[in-house]
Amino acid sequence: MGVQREPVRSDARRSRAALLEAAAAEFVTAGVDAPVRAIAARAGVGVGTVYRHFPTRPDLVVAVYRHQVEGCAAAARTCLDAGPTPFDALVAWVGEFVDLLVTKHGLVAMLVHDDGRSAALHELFLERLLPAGEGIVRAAQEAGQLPSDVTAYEVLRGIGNLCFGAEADSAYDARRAVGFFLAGLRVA
Amino acid sequence: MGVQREPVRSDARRSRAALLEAAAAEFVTAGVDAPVRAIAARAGVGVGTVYRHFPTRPDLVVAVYRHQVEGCAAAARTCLDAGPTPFDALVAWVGEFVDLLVTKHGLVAMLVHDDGRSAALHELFLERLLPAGEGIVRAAQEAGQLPSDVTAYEVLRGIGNLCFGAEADSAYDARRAVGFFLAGLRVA
Amino acid sequence: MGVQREPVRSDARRSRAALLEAAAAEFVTAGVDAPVRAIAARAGVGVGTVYRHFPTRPDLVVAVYRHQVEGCAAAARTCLDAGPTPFDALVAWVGEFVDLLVTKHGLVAMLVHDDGRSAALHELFLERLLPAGEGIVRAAQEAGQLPSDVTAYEVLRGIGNLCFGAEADSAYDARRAVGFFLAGLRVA
Amino acid sequence: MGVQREPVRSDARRSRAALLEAAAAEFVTAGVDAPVRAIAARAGVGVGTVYRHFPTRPDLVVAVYRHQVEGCAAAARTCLDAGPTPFDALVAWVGEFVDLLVTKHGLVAMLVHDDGRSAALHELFLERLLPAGEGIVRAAQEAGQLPSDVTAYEVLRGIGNLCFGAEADSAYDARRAVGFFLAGLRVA
DNA sequence: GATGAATGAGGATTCATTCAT
DNA sequence: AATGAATGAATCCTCATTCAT
Repeated sequence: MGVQREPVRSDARRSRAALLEAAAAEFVTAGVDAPVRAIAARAGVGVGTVYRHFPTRPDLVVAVYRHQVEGCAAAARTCLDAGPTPFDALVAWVGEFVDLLVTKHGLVAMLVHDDGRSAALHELFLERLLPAGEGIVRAAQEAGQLPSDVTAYEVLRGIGNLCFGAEADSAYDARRAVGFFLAGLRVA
Repeated sequence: MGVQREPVRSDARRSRAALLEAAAAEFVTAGVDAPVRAIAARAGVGVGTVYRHFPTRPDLVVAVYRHQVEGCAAAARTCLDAGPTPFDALVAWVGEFVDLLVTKHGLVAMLVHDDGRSAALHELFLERLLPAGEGIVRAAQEAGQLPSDVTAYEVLRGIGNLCFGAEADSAYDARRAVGFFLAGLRVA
Repeated sequence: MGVQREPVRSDARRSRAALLEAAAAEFVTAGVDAPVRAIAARAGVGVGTVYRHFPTRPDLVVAVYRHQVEGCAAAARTCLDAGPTPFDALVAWVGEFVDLLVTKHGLVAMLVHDDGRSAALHELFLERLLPAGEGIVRAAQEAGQLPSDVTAYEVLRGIGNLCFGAEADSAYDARRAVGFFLAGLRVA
Repeated sequence: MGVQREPVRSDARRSRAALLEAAAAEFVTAGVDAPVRAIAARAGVGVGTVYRHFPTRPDLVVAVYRHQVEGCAAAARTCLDAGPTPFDALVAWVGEFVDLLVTKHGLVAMLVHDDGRSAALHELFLERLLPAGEGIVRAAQEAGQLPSDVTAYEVLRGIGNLCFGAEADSAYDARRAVGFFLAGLRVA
């Protein structure tokens, strides 16, 4: 429950950092279901250490991505302040959101909650990114730039979906697709 | 390679039909990665029979969905003839395409070719649906209703992506999202 | 549920026989909790084969010992017919029972039902040996050679307990101990 | 080897006491094979502390039960003095012995020396309880109440065996069984 | 002395795939 | 052609024990 605490002992801190880095790398290669052994080996620790730090796989996945997710959520404020209009802010922030999703392979799984494994990730999404998106979406709606019945959830979900498998396919440009999607959402 | 032939012996024909039905049912329940054993059991045959008819999993997946895919591809012609404008035809045909994707759990894997397993499915997509989509997209471009630099591939891919995990999430309406996407694509 | 069926295919029959023998041998050496791997290796089969034939460990344990247990249960009739008095029959049959327990290392677990693992063994005991014992005990009670309030269960349980770890300890003679126990039970 | 000394530093004394209490509690719940971690956690100390105080598990088990064992051994003298006859003393003392075994889950392992883990416990038995039993048995033999060839070891071992798993099984009364055993030992 | 992080051996179990029957 | 037994790699997870802090 709540944010993972930074360990106090130096060896534990080192292990944890190595694990996060190794897991992030493995996730890119093999997805969030990468074998625990592979992660441990890459981090140069034993499997037991993985389990000590992250008792369940979702714990690890969440920890790996929390930083980036927090950063993205924080950017929403900046975008709102900077953009000439709320819709511009939305476009700018969605750019960050898309960057997050296409570079961090596996993060998109966060959005679809179909299997039980991604539940924790989904929760992270709901708790952090959704509120950020809601702020911008609401502003755009109040400015009359988005339909009033559109929810932040469906906007972010749609964008997230458009990012699936974007890296692997050079014939598909997720950012361009998201551009169309946003254009279709815009009022007037 | 190429279309699976219908077996000549009656018992083989029966096995094949039972397998297709069983696989379709299992795919709905457990996804396209459903254990071979489960499929064989549901079909009332041995696992060896599964491998005889469908040497690889994609062979089975393709066989299961080929019929519907063919039907969807054929609908393109009808839509083009019926729709007042090519864009209307596109909208109508995309409706069929979306129906196919959201009801046949696992068919979306057809679009992403990331892991080796979906190669055959992806091929099916490239061979059947893409040409169908290209016809409509080209027509819409010639009518000035779609940007000239848009490819049928990216359109179908985007739409396909928007359908991921749609069934499982009542807060997300894939058809609505696809509507925004198409609206964003429309010229004028 | 019920008796394990003999497989029809020759390779399966061979595997099953090899497994039963190997398991029996391993049980002697390492107890009924012997690693599945060790049993498989000794039988010259893969671990998967163990699981195919005996999905759970108790299934294997029961199968290993069922034969001997059946034999012992059957001996009750013979003893009753042979013995001059019911108590003599009891003594004779208990001799067989003790032989079974001290030679088949791990079979004593049959009596205690503390952990879930021995449930199946305990059931085997209740279904086969207990009825056999009850026949003799009842006869002895009717002949006035045993207290009327004694149950076959407590008699067999006591005897079984006395057999714990008998092999390993040369300073302790289970048969002698059982002799004292029976002597203490005898009336007059 | 030999008796564990009481530590001098106050914190060490506190740790040791907490560990003994925690271990006793865990042993009741989970048996003498309770995870070291669980014991340490209950005592509110680190696992390292467990190993410092009790290098091996038997060391801990012995320490936990030494008190009760000493008490039981001491009772032999009292019983001998009190009982009308040596056999009465034996019966009385065995009552204490049985109480010890059935209430202290896992202490029965003291009697069987099959695996290496219980070596220390077995030694405790040989050093403390066996001499106590020998005193009474010898007295009973001299009074002609026990066969002269019976050893205290086999008497205590038999009784100990009869106590296995007594708590868990309401259909089996260890004390009653021990009563039969003693009755069978009695001469005349 | 105390701590608890790290280790890694050990054991269980599943399932895709091959191949004897 | 059909069967399903056999295989064993792959993966998970636990826990006793050591050792750096």
